[in-house]
Amino acid sequence: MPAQNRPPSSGRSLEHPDRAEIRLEGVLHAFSDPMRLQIVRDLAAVEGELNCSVFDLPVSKSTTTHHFRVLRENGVVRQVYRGTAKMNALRRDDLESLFPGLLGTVLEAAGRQASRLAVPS
Amino acid sequence: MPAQNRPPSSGRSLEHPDRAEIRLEGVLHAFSDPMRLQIVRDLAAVEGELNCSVFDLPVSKSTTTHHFRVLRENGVVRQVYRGTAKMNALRRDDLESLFPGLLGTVLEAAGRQASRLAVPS
DNA sequence: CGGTTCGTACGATACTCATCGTAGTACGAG
DNA sequence: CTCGTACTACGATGAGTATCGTACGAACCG
Repeated sequence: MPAQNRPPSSGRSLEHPDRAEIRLEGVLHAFSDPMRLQIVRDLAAVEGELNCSVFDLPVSKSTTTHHFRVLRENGVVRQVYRGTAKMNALRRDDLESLFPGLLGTVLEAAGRQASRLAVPS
Repeated sequence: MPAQNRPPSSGRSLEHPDRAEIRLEGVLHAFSDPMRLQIVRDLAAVEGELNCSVFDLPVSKSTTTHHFRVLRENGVVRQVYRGTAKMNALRRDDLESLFPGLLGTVLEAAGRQASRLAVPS
């Protein structure tokens, strides 16, 4: 039985805020941690969803779980179990509809700052 | 001696980060508190600078001072003493140069959310 | 079944932060 | 010089959070 024909989530379910429950302050707070901003940038760099474990963060597994939960509870990412893996995807549509352009400008700002700091010059 | 002929700041000086020292995470963190977001919105609504005391925040004066300091230390506002008053102005140029469009999208997002929450419909 | 991998839950710790009240300083007006 | 206004500094407090290690659970592979 091919994996892609099974139900996407095999049991465990995660709490996600509705679109209407997402708060700007919460989203900004989620973005304001370097670790989480990095996660969001990585997630934005690909189109689909990413396994939790592809992120190479300089913190322990527990801490990584914590940061993903903050992102989820503030409506930034959607998480779903797929076998033993937990897939993560940005909630692009919800964010764009609530706060047009915000994700884009933040990502661009993060990119600019990364370039700026990378070149001591 | 007319007040407007004296130097703008009469002695006390405040610490401000250079443009190059402003960090995106810090700016986002400064924005992520409802009280501070309100201050930024009020400040953006006028062109010039605003006295601290025109803000009618539902917190004590000590707390207000604290929030203004966070905004200043993260490079969001420029503060200067003018007599007994402390004037506040957004650092529009610095923010725009570092993170183009960010201030605008955040302000628009805040406006949208305010309208959305005001109408329970 | 047993083992492996991936992620969670829980408890602990140390740090940050939003808030307050009180006391103090700087400035301008009288 | 004295008073009032505007804001700060300091200390306290309660809540949140970033971090960890260890122990557990759920799914897959033999």
